[in-house]
Amino acid sequence: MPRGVTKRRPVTVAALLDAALDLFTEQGFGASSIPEICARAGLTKGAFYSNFADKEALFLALFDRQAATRAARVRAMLADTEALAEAVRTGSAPAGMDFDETERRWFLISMEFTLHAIRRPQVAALLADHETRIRSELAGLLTAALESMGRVPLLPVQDLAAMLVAANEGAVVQALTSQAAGRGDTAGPGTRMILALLRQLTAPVDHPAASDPAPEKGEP
Amino acid sequence: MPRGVTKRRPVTVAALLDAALDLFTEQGFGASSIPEICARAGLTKGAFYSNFADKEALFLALFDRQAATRAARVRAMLADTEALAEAVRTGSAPAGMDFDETERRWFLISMEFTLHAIRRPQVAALLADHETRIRSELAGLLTAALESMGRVPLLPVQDLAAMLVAANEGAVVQALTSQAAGRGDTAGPGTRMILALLRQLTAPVDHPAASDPAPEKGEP
DNA sequence: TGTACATCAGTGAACGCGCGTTCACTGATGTAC
DNA sequence: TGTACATCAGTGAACGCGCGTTCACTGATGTAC
Repeated sequence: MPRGVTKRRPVTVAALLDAALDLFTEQGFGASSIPEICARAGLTKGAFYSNFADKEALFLALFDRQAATRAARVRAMLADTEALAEAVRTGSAPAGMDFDETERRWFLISMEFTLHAIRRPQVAALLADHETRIRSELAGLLTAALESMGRVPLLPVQDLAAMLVAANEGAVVQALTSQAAGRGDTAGPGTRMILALLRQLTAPVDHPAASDPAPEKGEP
Repeated sequence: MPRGVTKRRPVTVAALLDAALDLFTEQGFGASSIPEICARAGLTKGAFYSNFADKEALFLALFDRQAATRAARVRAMLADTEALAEAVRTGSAPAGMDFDETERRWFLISMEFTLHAIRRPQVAALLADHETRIRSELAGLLTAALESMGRVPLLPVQDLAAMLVAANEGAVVQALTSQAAGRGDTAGPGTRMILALLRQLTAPVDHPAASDPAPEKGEP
């Protein structure tokens, strides 16, 4: 039966996504043309149209891929509750939370994607779903992490999660801006502020004032 | 003396800025062409080039104008310390803090401008200056506001200001997204969360600075 | 104030370029036996 | 495994369009007296 499928496709698609990631972070979505993306990927324009309907479809695929990568990263960071607990105690950033090139790229892509989505209801729906999922997962992980740290949130975990995400975003944007302005020295709030927030918005579990079920400690 | 200056210019410039504001918020900076802006302003392309070197120069001028407008708005809101104090007490938004069309437009413009600036060091420097100024002014106003409310910040005012700005931005972005996705019903954290933050990150001025503050209840 | 003149600000046609998109073709990949 | 054939995935030339930019011109604005 004529059911020819190929292993060449995913390679091409990956090359296009990689090229797009480079160009979108360097110059932005709007400023990157399809011919440019193809050239960077070492392919012709036909290859592009053979895989995507247009630049927006590419962007969607790229966002999906990067969001998955990012989610894995965050998951890994929050899963290591010990490191996290220590970070809150000492005020230093846990591994995976530092502001590196990967983080930089992710923020550029996701900021631009958000902006793009706001103008296309259908894309916005996608993004909203993604964020809802992330937020609830984050809330879960956060609850677990706090429990194993012997702390309780002073406000709904969902709100706490939202606050931390917003704070992180704010810090990153500020870092990106002052970095671009050539003032990397202004280290800014950043991680420090997020940890402060986490400390202020939670409390040690000492007093059992709350009516919620008692949190339990970890066990071997 | 041949020093002909005209009162026609500012009118033309304003028309171009208005048109650009419309188009940039509707479709974004990258997707709006110069001819399009001119057409919307009811002018020819020559009028554009007679006033701006290119689209980026226009964007800069537009940002300046909008940032000034926005700053005045924020200033007015924070100056009314009574309304603010009541808002923190009752949990309802003070006038000027609601999420209206002006706010929406400002965020679209400033998000896009930030993204743009990150890629142009010179523009980034401008933006960084602007934000530094805003932040310090905000810190000052916040100090005054808290004082007249009988509260003290639990962390440096600058950090508190940064947190509030980040929280506000996060809330607006979320509102814009879910609004675009057609889920306005998901009212989201928004103002509520910001006020909660303000409550948690400050304390009544009763007791002298203890290092581990306990959450407080009602007030006189 | 009115008129003559100088300068300025916006007009509109013209241009070359690179974009997005299409499509007949061909080399690569997969299938049958 | 090897060969013959079918289908698929990427090639590269072609196209029309709208973009950014320039510039000689003209009507509007300002100045001198």
